[in-house]
Amino acid sequence: MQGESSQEPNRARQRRDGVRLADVAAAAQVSTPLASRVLNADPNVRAADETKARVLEAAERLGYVPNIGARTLRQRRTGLLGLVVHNLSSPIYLDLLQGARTEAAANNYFLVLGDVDELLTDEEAYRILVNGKRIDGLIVQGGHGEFDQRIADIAHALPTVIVNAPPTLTETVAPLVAPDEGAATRMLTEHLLALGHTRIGLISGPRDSPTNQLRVEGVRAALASAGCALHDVDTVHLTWSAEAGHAGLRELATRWGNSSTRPTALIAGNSLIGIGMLRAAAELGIEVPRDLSIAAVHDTWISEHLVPALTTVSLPLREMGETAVRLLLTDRPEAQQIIISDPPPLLHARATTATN
Amino acid sequence: MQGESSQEPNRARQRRDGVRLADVAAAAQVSTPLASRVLNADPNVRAADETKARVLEAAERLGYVPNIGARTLRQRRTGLLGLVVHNLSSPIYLDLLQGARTEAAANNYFLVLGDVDELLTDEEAYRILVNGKRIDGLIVQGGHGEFDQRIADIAHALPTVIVNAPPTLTETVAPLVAPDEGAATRMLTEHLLALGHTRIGLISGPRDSPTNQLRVEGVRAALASAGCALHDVDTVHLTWSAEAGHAGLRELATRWGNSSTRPTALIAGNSLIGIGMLRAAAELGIEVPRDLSIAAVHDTWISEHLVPALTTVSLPLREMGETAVRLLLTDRPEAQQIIISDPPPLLHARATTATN
DNA sequence: CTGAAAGCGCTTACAG
DNA sequence: CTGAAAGCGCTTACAG
Repeated sequence: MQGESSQEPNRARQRRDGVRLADVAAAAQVSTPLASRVLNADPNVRAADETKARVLEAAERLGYVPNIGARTLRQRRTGLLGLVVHNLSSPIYLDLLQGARTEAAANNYFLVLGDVDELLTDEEAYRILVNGKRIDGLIVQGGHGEFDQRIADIAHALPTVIVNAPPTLTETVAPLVAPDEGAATRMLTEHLLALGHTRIGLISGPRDSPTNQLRVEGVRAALASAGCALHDVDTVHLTWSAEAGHAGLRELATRWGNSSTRPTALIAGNSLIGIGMLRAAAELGIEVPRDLSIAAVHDTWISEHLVPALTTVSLPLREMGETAVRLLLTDRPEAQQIIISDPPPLLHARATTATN
Repeated sequence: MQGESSQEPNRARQRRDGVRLADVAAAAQVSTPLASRVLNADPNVRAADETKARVLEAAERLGYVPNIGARTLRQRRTGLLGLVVHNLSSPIYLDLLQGARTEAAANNYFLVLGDVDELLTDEEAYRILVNGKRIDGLIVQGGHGEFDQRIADIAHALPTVIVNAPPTLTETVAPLVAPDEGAATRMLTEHLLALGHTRIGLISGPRDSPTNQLRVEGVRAALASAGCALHDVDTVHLTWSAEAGHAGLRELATRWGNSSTRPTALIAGNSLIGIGMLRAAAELGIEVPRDLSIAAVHDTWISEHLVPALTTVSLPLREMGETAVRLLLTDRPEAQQIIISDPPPLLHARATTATN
């Protein structure tokens, strides 16, 4: 017993920690290159099926997993895609992230997480990620007017897809994957019109933001079809936050004063704004939906749990994430604008909207 | 002019796409190994400061970024950490993720995102991530009793840190980073006691879940200190969801019937449960906080926007993420239980709690 | 302490 | 079509 354990004879042999391709090849009695080709399903391989099977079996039996470092060094691809968004806490980007992650995983890619602000302002972060070739492609949240040039630089160095941004620099710089913003607000507006509302207002993000412009357009189009219009006095443009929704409704209430000629329904530029509006309504003694109907863009997990539950329209965010990854994995994607309209926006009629 | 462009003489020279360490060394007139050592701040280097400066300057000037594939192959480390959580939409994991991401970035590491269910049930995903050495370490959400063995396997193959799980398998398998659950509920309970409530109930997650047990213990301890107790009839244990909070309060209301001897305050095992309770209260005509105070574990972005705004206690999730990364980056972390108690839980007293 | 050499494990021109 | 050889770019024993 004593002599047996004193020498640890296996140690030297086990120095390298994993199973190498060469080990698989040896076990299957083929050359290393052939093993490589078989495992990578090279269509040019003409080896007998029996030989191929032996390679696959050996790989399976030995638990072979390619060394990613070696492969990366040789092929100059990392098997990683970067996803940089501005604000992960936003449910919007979470769904997008989930879609991207799933699609990436299905292709044996992994997703690396970045922060937009960091990438766009921190020189070091930029260099590591972009020049360092640590990722094979990048999905970046657009809509940062000020950083358009920076995104263009990135797209020049790395296959890049912009998601969920309005089509500004996109057409020339990188593909854009966006939802049909106009369809979403059109759908909300039509829902309100169908409930008998004829004067409909809007609280939304920055007036000049292209996303806002698309959403406003959708409202206008639907109203016009019904012979109605969107009045400036019924709209407030602040930011995309709950605080802005809160402030926005208070502003409208001030404008209304005691007048009885006011909108009976409001569209919220996004769900956060809608949430803030609900709170302001409670403070102001405006009962929703009796006194005012509210409907918001983007459905989130919280919508159905609010009191009253918020009527929303959901956009195909998951599919946007999937599409972005698919674009990145098919050669160098060309600059183009891809509006995901399948599935179309989906209305979730809940308790904040009622007949007028 | 014509002859000039016809040959593209620079092409061959530019075949390799990036600046290599050898290029930097040549520019600085030192050997490649020395350049490597200078750039990696090897303390054994005795070269003149002027020489070092020349190397650094050359690297800077040429925009040198190390080839990650080569480095990975050589050093057997990827510069990547995996983070697998069960449910990213949970605000809990988002904060944890942010903390981990920041700390990783500060150490030039990137975070790769995984899905717990996928990792624990999909053999392929497991092999790629764990055996494939695609990451240097893994942060995994614990608390999946059924998968304890699987997590133990992972921890055996890869430096692993378990986060936000109760201390079950942890002590022997991998370090655990957890919040002080008991302190959180103790704080909520003391807040309610201070408001004059003496009969306090609880709606929480699965009774046998260790997390739940810790939270219940905190409630009991605080109540005991005040000469009160937690009655079984005042507690409901379902799941950690908003739906459960909703069902839980309805269940309690049924138990209460018309009796006037019932709790004046309830603690929600987490924020989601609290949100569901608020909805049930609205349906049942229970006015919060007049008829019933509600206080929940975990603060999220939505808490302050609810109507009424939800009183919560926040746990140091960001710090947990940071700590998990730090553990992973300091050698092979030893199995131990790390309770993050600095900063301590923080009470956010809002509108769902009032004096009794 | 520093440099020349080796080698990490893979894939892929290249020659047969 | 397949195998022997080269080489991706780095770091690190090893020898000096």
